Amino acid sequence: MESAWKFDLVALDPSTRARAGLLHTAHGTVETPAFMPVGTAGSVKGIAQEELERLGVQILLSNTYHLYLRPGHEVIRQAGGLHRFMAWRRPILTDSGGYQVMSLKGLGRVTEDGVTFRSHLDGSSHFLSPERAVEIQLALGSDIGMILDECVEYPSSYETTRRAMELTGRWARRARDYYEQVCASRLGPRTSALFGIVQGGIDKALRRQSAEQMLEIGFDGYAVGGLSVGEPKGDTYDVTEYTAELLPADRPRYLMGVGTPADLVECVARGIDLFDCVLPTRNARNACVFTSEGRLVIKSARYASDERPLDPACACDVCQRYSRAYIRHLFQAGETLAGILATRHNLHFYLDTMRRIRQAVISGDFEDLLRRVRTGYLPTS
RNA sequence: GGACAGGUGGCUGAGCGGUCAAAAGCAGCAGACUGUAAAUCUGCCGGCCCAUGUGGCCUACGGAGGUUCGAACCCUCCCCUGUCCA
Repeated sequence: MESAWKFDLVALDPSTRARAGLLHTAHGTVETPAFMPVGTAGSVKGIAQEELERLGVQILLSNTYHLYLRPGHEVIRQAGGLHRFMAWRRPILTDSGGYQVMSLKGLGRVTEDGVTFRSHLDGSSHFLSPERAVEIQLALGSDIGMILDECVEYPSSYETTRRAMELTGRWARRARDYYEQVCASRLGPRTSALFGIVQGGIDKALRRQSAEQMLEIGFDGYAVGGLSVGEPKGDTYDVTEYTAELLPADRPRYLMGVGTPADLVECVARGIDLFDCVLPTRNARNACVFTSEGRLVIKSARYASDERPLDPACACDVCQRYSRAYIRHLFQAGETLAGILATRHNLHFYLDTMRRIRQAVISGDFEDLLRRVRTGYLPTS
């Protein structure tokens, strides 16, 4: 089937599994490895679209569940799709709502058919199935859709993990079949992609089984889900490496929900191409900023008279202009601007870290970068 | 000058005989946050001590006395604040 979708590898690191690539979509090309800021409800909290463009964000993540509930995917379809609705011209990946099955547990019930849940907004009842999740994501017009999966919390029993992994496999088949059917009924080339999600917790045998199922069904790209939900860091890296190795080299690999700046470097080294995480944006609003010297809880009294920028080694416009003392004051005073400035800085830090990682892979310096990160140095401008 | 009402920890403000070092909120301090029900949440928040505890000691509910086994809570006087009347 003809498609705007294409993934090209441009460089492979000789000593690790790191790779650099180009992800072509109907809304433009994404240089990988890439970090996707999280814009759950059609907005990256604390920062506007034009600002994201200026920071060099090439792809955003948004959320099926949240947009379905509000404003409703039909509203967005009628507005011409999510890109036009939110005035974002670059690629968008939408999560399916699988994560909400876990994070909003207690509001939902998982059955073979799908998820019956009550809205966290008004308590109304809804049903999300693998087919429905695809349908909604097509209505949103996302460039990359995710299959509906069941993401289990950590720790979970082997049985729970296995059952969720197997259910995810059956849902993956249904999502894929439905997606194919809808795309075939449409005129013109396919403008979107659909990714499968490997589950299985930290059990390698389950991960292998899940990966094999996904490969057999066949997707445009593959995600590793259900990590960074509380398991030990060593397991996160270990399972990421193990799972990434099972996935085809010519397809993008997306590690869902990860992670810290160090996680990005460590997981690129294990073969990951795409990341998303709420840390830079959520932590920013909670007065935690990422810097080349580590995390700072900037509202702390120790910065009350600190005239240095958040990160003296950072080139972002916040660091060119504002002091730690001022930003700490903004947090103390409850000023809206506090979170806005911290968000801008954190996203710059993440984007810049990613650019440096990619550059290092291309220039052959990635192993050196990895070594420096492991000894406490984080790349900045 | 008179009549009421009231003075509680940095602030607001509960408590009105023991279970009160004193609710709650705010402020302050420290921290957490990994496909966002999050600009949210958690802990600490008089002092000192052994720092193990349903721990010990000290200081504290405007001031001074008193009643009582026991007072932030009851009584007396004083000081101060607010409202109203002259």
